[in-house]
Amino acid sequence: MNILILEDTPSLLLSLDRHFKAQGHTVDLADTLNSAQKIWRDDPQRFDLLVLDENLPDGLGSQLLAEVRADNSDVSILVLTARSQVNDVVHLLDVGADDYMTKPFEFPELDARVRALHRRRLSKPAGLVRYGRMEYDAAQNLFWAAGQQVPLRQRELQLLIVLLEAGGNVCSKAKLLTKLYNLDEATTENAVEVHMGRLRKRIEGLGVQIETVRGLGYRARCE
Amino acid sequence: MNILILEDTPSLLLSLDRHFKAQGHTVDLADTLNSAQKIWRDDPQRFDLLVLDENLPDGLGSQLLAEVRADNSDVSILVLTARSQVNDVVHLLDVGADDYMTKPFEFPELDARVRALHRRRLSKPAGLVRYGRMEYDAAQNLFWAAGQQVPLRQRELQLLIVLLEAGGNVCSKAKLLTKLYNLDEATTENAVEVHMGRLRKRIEGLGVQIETVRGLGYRARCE
DNA sequence: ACTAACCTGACAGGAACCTGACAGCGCCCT
DNA sequence: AGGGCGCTGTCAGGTTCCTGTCAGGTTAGT
Repeated sequence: MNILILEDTPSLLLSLDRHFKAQGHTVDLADTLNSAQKIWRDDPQRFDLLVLDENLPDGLGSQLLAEVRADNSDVSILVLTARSQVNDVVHLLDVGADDYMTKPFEFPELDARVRALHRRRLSKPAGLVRYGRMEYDAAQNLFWAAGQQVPLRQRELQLLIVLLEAGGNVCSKAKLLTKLYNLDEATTENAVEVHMGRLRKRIEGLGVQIETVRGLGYRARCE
Repeated sequence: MNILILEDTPSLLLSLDRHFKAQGHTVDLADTLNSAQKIWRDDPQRFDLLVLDENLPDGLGSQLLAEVRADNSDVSILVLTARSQVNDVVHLLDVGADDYMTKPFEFPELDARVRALHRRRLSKPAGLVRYGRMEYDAAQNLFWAAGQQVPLRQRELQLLIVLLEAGGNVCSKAKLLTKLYNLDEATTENAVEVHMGRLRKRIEGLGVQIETVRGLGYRARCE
C-alpha cells in the first residue's frame, strides 16, 4: 500500500515510517500541512491511505482532508487526534475521515484499523487473503502456496500482491514503480523487469503465471 | 513478563522488584500515582501485568486502574490493599482488577496468583508449559528437554520463552528488546543478536530451531 | 530485417546479521 | 579485602543477503 503520513512530531513520524515500511508498505512523509499538500497535489492517484495528524504547526490536518474529499478521491483517511474531544471527532467524520485514533495509541490497533480500511476499500476480507490456491498473511508479511511458505523477498512480494489484487488485469510498469517506490527512491523500469524475472523463478509451478503484455505491462494468470 | 509495580512503601517496592526480577521478569517501578500514569501512558503496550497498591500519597491505585480499563487494555491487574474490606474489594473488581491481595501477604501466594493471571491472559495451561518435546517450569524458571535440564542463562531463557509463546510467529528485535529490558536498561538491538547466537548454540539439536527472518526478526520452529 | 521492448546473468554497494574478544559488574569463597 | 568466576553488554570485523545497475542477448511486431 502507498501511505502518506502527515505528522509533525519527529519521533512519532519516524516510528510510523519504520512501522509501515517493516510491513512492506511504501511510505512518504510530511511534517507540515504545506508540504503534504504539495505531495498530494503532485499525484493524487498515488496513495491508498493518508494518515493525518490534526494539529500541525501551519494548520489543521482536516484542511488537507477537505481538499482531498473535494477532489472526489476515494483514498482512505485516518486521522490522529490528541485526547478525544467528541466535537472534533464528529466534525472529522463529517468532513470525510474514514477513521480516527486518539493519541497515544497502540500499533496493533493501528494495524487492525488500517487493515479494516484497506478491506473496506477493496470490499474484500482482509488479514489473510486468498488468491486461488495461495494465501497472503498480511500480519506476518508471508506468502503461502500449497501449504508451504514461499520465501519471497520484499520486492517480489510487493509485485505479486499488486498483480494479484489487480485480479488478472494488466499493470503497467509505471504503476508497479509507484507501488514499490516512494518519491525519494525513484528508479528505472528495468528494476521492475529484474524483480519480475526473480519472482517468476520463485513461483514456478505454484499455480500463478505472470504474463508479459508487450508495451502495456504484466498480468497475473491463475492456472 | 513485563511488570509495572506501583507501591509507595520503599521496602516493599524493593523486595517486589528483586523478587520478580529473580524470576526472570522485566520490572519497572513507580512510587507515586503520577509517575505510574506517566510510565503507562508512554507505552500502554509494554506491560503484561500491573501490580498496584491502592493507597498512595497522591491518589488511589484504582484511579490508574480505571484509566487503563478505559483504554480497553487487556493487561492483567493485581491490586494490593491494606485491609480487607469487602466494599473496597467489590469496587476494585468492578472497575476491572483481575485479582487482589491484602497486605501482608506471602510471596509464594503472590507467585501463584501471578501465574494464574498470566495463564488466563494467554488462555493456556500454566506453570509447566510444553513446547514440542520441551518443557518450561515457570515456578522454578527452568527449561527441560528430553528429560534433561538445559542450562540457559536468564537472557537466553527469556528470549526462548518469548519466541515459543509467539507460537512460530515472527518476533521483531524491537519486541524482544521491550520484553527483556525495562525502561531504564535501554540497550541496542545488537545485544539481542548476541544472545540469540548464544542461545542457538545451547539448544542445538534439542528440537527447536531459531530462524532469522531478515528485516523482520526471529521465529522459532519446532522440528 | 530492423527496432523497441523485454529478459537475464553478473556485479557492486550497502544493510542486516553474526561472532569472537573484551571489559564491567556482582557474587562467592577464602 | 582480594581473587576467581560467571553473566552481560559493547565493539569491531567479517559474512551473508538484498537490491539496483548495467551490458549484452532475446523476442515480438512492423
